[in-house]
Amino acid sequence: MTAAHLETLNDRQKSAVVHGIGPEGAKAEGPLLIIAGAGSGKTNTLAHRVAHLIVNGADPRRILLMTFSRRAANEMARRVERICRKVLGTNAGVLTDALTWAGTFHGIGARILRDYAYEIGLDPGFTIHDREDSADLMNLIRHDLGLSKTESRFPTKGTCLAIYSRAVNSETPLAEVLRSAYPWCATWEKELRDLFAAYVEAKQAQNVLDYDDLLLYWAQTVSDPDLAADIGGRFDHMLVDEYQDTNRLQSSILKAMKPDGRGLTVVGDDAQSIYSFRAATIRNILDFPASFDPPADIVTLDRNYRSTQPILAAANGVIDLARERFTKNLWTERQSEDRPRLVTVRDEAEQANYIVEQILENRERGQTLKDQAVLFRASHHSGPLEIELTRRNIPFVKFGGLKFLDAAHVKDLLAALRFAQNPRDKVAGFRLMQLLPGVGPQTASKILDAIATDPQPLAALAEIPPPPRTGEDWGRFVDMLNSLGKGEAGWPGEIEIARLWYEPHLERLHEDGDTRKADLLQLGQIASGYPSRDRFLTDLTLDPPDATSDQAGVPLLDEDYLILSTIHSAKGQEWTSVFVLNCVDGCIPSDLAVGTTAEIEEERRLLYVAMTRAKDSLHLTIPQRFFTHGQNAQGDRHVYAARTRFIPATLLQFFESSAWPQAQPSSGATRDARQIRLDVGARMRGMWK
DNA sequence: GCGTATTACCTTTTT
DNA sequence: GGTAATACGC
Repeated sequence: MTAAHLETLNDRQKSAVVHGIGPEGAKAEGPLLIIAGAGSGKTNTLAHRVAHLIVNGADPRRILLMTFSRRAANEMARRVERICRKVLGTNAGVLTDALTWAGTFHGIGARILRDYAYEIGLDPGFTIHDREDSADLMNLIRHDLGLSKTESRFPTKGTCLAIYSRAVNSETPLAEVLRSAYPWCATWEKELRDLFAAYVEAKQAQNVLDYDDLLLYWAQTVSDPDLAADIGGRFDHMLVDEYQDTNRLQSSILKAMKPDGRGLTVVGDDAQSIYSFRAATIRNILDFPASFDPPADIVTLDRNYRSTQPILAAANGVIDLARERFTKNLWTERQSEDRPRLVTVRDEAEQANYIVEQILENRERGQTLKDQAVLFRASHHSGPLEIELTRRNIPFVKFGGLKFLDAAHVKDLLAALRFAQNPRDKVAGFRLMQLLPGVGPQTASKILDAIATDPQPLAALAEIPPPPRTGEDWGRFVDMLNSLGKGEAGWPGEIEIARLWYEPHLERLHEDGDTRKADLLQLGQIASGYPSRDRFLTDLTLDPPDATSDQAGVPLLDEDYLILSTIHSAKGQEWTSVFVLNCVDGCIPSDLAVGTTAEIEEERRLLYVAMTRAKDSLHLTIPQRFFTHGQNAQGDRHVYAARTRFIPATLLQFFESSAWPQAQPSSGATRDARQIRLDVGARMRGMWK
């Protein structure tokens, strides 16, 4: 007999959902690994498992659900509620609202660390540095240690941070990290070690944590058996999504919290592992079963409900050529006559034209813009397409790449709030003070050092003599900070105070002050949705708004818009029609990622992830010519690109190959004639590749 | 010591 | 089309 809410599931999904949950209720049974291929109903299965736990009496407050992004966590919570409501009726909301421990590893980590701050000697008022802030702090120390003036060039701040981060997240000694991932920096091992030591000290002195610290401090906390038992004991069930993209530090945390694996469920697909640059390792998922005694049970979901058979055949073909395979091929019952298309175009501009035309045709046939997505390897690949979309008035939202928060003026305003929140935060203070005319790095640094030791740094700021040449601006600056520090304006009134202070500086420093002002108003809007400054700053750092749009303002929710996304950001999503840009060597695989076999294999999985996002229609485009960067607007330095190595001739049978634009008989323009000749050439070459 | 101009070099993916 | 180090005038 099957409960009503499980009827829509297939047998495998059902066994994953009910594992360890017997008629006597939701006990925490042994560990479970769910290998869930692309489109196999993974999210749905996990949501059903959570719902099934709740329906069978598990306490939702004692369920920990960790996903890869906040977006995924929210989506999961919504589904759980919908499923629970089928069984429990409208009362279900009370239970599912209690599912408060749902979020990313980093977000959950921040919460736990604030809860246990006093026990581990941490000030619970810590602020969190995003990647850019961390790099800035690394840079300050890099200068302090005199590493910016070395004979041969010392690694840049970003590289230093990347090395540090990898060492931490992979739990690997520095020498080993340098040898395997950053061989060109190996001569700097001693200097890097000193730099990292000073970096850690600086973070502690300033009461800031970076992304890595959220995991690292958490892991350290649960390495104490008593604290581990305490924290682990708060949860009866722990479920982790996208387990193939977790790193060693994350798996250490899980094992410390649940040493015997009871109540632990992880879900993932090794074929979709695409985050090794963040030190994710597929060993986590592969070694999961054997790391418990008795070992974890495994359920494999290999029926795909998303894509048509021809799309799946092509995607299977691509992943079949991978060096190592752990999961089986996916299968589907969704028949179709249409093979995915492999379209050769002249250059990126034609690629943009082609895609826009296809998208508009699809819309004529009844697909909304939101049913369609354009995916690419690197954020800047969509540049020409964005221009074309803007020109033709097609609204779009772009995921991945540069964030709203990365804009200089937005960071400036946030720095004011952050510095008021935590006046020991040197990165925020350093940035902020240099906005004042007459204050540069030297002055800013001296002032920060002078006030850092004072228990009331903001009060101390008012006492010190104003730097020369700051004039009226110094007083206004101090007043603004003290007003924020006292919190007298309340939230979100404080952001207004900061904005009014900042606007004159904005106008002085930036030509395009008006468009930037609009951004700051928008930031104010976002801010008003948060209960406090503290929550605003934390949540914004851990969960930045991940979409940017070239349209003015945020597109309204009921508006139709096209999705542009990096492949990484497209994880877990699906669309009726998918277009993948730049399927050429140098883009996929990125020419920056062809150093090692492992890197190339990950790029192959990236293409696989992109292809498996498509439900009914999939287009891969291949521009033949690339204009290289670093030249003036009229320059025509370019390279000829070849089809991606992940689709060799043996796989062409899975695709419908064509060139675009097709010959147009009535068109007499010489420019068109030139295009046609190029396209035929492409087809001829294509026959033999 | 600040602010601006000029040079050289690099250019991915994200919590 | 951006950052980071350096040069030079104020």
